[in-house]
Amino acid sequence: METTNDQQEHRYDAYLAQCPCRSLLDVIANKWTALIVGALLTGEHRFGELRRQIEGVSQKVLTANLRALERNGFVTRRVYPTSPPSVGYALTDLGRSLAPPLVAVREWTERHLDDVEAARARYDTDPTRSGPAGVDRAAEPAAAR
Amino acid sequence: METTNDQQEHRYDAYLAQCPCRSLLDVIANKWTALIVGALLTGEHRFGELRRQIEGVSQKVLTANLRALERNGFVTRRVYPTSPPSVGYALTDLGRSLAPPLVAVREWTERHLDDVEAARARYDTDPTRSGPAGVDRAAEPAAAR
DNA sequence: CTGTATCCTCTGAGATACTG
DNA sequence: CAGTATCTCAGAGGATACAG
Repeated sequence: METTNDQQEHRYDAYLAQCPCRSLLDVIANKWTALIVGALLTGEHRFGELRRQIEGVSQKVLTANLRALERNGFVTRRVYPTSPPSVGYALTDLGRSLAPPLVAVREWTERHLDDVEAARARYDTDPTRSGPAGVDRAAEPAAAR
Repeated sequence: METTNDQQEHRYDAYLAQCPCRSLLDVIANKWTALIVGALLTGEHRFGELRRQIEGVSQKVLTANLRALERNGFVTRRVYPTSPPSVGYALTDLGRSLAPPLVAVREWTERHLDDVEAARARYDTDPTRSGPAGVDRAAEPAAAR
């Protein structure tokens, strides 16, 4: 099925509603995906290690996301028949190729948080605006969600 | 320059549950954010243009995401007092700095969709697995809505 | 044309409890 | 330890109608 086409990168277009890469983008452009893939960059990790490293993630969410990453071919899941059963997760080649963009997004967040918070303060202080701003995933801290 | 041993880019850490950049990551690691910011890379666009370019986005979702982007300082919103009122959205400097990582993620998706679909087929065909795989945002197409 | 306001549905995600 | 199974809730997101 492989077409030896040089223009391979433009066979799909995420701006088209019916393009299957639209749903894939939804999987990848995800907070947990970015954190998990970034964590696995240092090598294979066990479930508990990931759970501890990615603070605040519930085991259910971590399991579900790891399963999805496994299904999409980003991570491998190895079960070791040790006395207390242990499971190791590691990036595949595909997952490793996905990591740099995701890490870049995460690092951008860490680096520009101050700028964003300043912008938010400016926006929220502006008297011409009153009501909340629609999709405000981070409007008010209001405790850890 | 800085004599502090703290590296500025590591003042925040998305792996800490209470770090405010965690919620910011949730805003940025988002399908619509990636598409909108990517679309605005070519310059200022009107609301309708974005709505048309980003196929399948409802006006409510587009409005909400643009508002959030505006609040976080990524885009500007200019209202032109034309006969039929028109509004132009454009990236700020901050938004422009965010664009490359997001575009990289989107392009990765378009480029590696074949690999991912092959992995999914492999996973779903594997007889040792039966049930669905947790967070399967793209398990079955089930018709494009 | 560019929104705003409802209604409604779906699901991501937390909390908790239980199993191999 | 590494899950799976429920229950529950908040919020993203679609459809529709209406307004400046």
